[in-house]
Amino acid sequence: MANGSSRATTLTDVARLAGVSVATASKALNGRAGVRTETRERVVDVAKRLAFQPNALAKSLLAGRTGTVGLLTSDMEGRFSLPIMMGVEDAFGAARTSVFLCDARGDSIREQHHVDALLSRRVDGLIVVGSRTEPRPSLGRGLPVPVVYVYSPSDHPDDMSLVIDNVAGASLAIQHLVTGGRKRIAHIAGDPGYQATHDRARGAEAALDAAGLSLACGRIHYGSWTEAWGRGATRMLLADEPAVDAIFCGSDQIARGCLEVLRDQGREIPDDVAVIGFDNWEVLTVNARPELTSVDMRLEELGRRAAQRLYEAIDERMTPGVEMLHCQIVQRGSTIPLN
Amino acid sequence: MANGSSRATTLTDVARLAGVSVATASKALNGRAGVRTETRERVVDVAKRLAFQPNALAKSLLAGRTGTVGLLTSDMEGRFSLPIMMGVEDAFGAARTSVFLCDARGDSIREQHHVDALLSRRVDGLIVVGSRTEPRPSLGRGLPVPVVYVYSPSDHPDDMSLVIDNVAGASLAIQHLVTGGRKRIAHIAGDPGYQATHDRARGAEAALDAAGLSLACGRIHYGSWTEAWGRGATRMLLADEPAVDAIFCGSDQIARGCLEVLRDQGREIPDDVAVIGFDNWEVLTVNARPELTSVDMRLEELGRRAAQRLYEAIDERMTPGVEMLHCQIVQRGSTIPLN
DNA sequence: TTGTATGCGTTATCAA
DNA sequence: TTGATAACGCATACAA
Repeated sequence: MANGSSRATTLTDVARLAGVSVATASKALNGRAGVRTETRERVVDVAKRLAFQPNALAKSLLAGRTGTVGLLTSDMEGRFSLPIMMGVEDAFGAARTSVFLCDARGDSIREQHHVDALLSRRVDGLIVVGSRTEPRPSLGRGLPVPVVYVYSPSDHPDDMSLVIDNVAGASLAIQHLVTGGRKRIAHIAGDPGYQATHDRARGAEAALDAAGLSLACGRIHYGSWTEAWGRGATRMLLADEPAVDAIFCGSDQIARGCLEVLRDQGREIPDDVAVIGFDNWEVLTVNARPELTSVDMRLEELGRRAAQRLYEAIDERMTPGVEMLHCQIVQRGSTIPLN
Repeated sequence: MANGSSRATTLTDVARLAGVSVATASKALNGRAGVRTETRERVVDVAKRLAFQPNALAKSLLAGRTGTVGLLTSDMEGRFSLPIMMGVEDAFGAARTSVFLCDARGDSIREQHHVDALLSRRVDGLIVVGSRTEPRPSLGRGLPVPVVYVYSPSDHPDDMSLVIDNVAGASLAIQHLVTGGRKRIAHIAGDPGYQATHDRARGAEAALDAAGLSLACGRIHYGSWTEAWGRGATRMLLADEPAVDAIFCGSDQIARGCLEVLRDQGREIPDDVAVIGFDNWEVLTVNARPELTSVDMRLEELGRRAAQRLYEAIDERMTPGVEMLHCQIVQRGSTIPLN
């Protein structure tokens, strides 16, 4: 019985060996009433001995449900889709629902292929994960299964979308710094070609405003999502406004670059300058010196929520519109309060 | 026709609307001979109009093949499993085969659940991705489908395993440094609890030996897979052997720490000291200052190869044993040759 | 060229 | 308590 050489056992095999009909065997194994205990035990026993696994295809064909969902992503890094997938598995219960993961690699043709393949496999629902916060083209509303858009909302208001509240997340970051006693707070933003960049900038400004503070340096610095930009911007910042005592960075990569230059220039962190990032990407935050405080987007929770929404929609309870999830601060060494 | 509200169209629907029998409709859509052109066109037309997607469940039930594979991982980061999955999708052709991704989270109970679920879904094969190079327990040879173990080999010689040649990869790294004219080469290794650590150390020593060199500092430094360890080890190294002119690090994280301390102590990279990492994890290598040369494990290729092996095995052509893939150097700014 | 009938593996209904 | 049978959606062998 080497791998692949043996046909999978069917209910018929079990029934025959147990000396009953398939109907009885089915009832016995599914715990349905109306089967003698002794018979049930015999059937169960045989099933176990043959390592019988009921054919989910046949079941699904009959039930009209497969217990599978498609997760459509375009994020090669897996930075977003994997935590989200964990959340999905979690919420559904790994045993009951399996996830098809498909990567469209940013190509809409390939995406359509995947959608077709998933639909023909009769997934119960689709989760579409984007890697940018700008709205993405809807898959349309003619699909035979519900769809939840995650991270990137759909551009159609009748779809269900689940997104991160970047504005509030950035406000949280600023509030965290303000609570720590910081007065001269600067913001190094990411790529201005991203909506997330502007949302975070907006959130930062609003929170500063609310705290009666204004931006150190008078303006926000826009650049890219790289450490190199973090380094360059920090140098500029220190030249323009040497008295800066806190920096909110638009991403953890930027923050890493920022930390490096601050250290190079002899600033103590967090005593002289506090630094906070965004994303809470552990390989970056935990390895930083000192460890980097960051805004966590709670992607797993996002995945769990998506699974919930999908589950409800499968049961015909759609909740169209965009739902926002809030972020949370994960505090580490780069922002110990002054006091 | 909102999401989820409409039943999927079946071949029967198409046949009825086209005014033919299901058999004729089937033949027409599958390009089988024996159907009048005019009829075929009518059927195809109707199918298109109804957005008909043949039910893969029914097809599979009949064919005994599902065109799906299960990818079993235990690597939450996705550092390994995602590139491997890309390779798999690639090799199979995204349209023909879909991948169930399951994360066991290092728990063997959960793993068994996933295996059961996948088998009951009648996947055509299983790919088991580990995150360490030590052999892992075999799923056994009684399974009705072929299994390929990737990155972590199975502990049973009759299984098919696909692994990285860490020994040769480390040798490559050393050769790269030697070719660049380096004479006093040190190695900062990772966590001694990992077999990969010792394999890489062995490969490094062999290559040094072959080049007639010996380890700068006389010994290998073992620690952990962190930047902090990279920093600490580099400090020790520079104290013990200030003349070191190249450092091979057991991982990119270690290398990042190493680079940082070298810069802190005023060493020019790569002029004074060349540094090479292992993993080629882009978020780390490309953002480093200077950008980090690293050993790439070609995980996508590993995935493609796994898909191939699986595909062959599904067609009853098993190739048991452990196959090794070689690594390759990706050169960046941290190792420009001296000359 | 077209249609009818059968089977894939399962569950549910109903008759025995 | 058990078993025969009809679905589920499709492809195919065979009859018309």
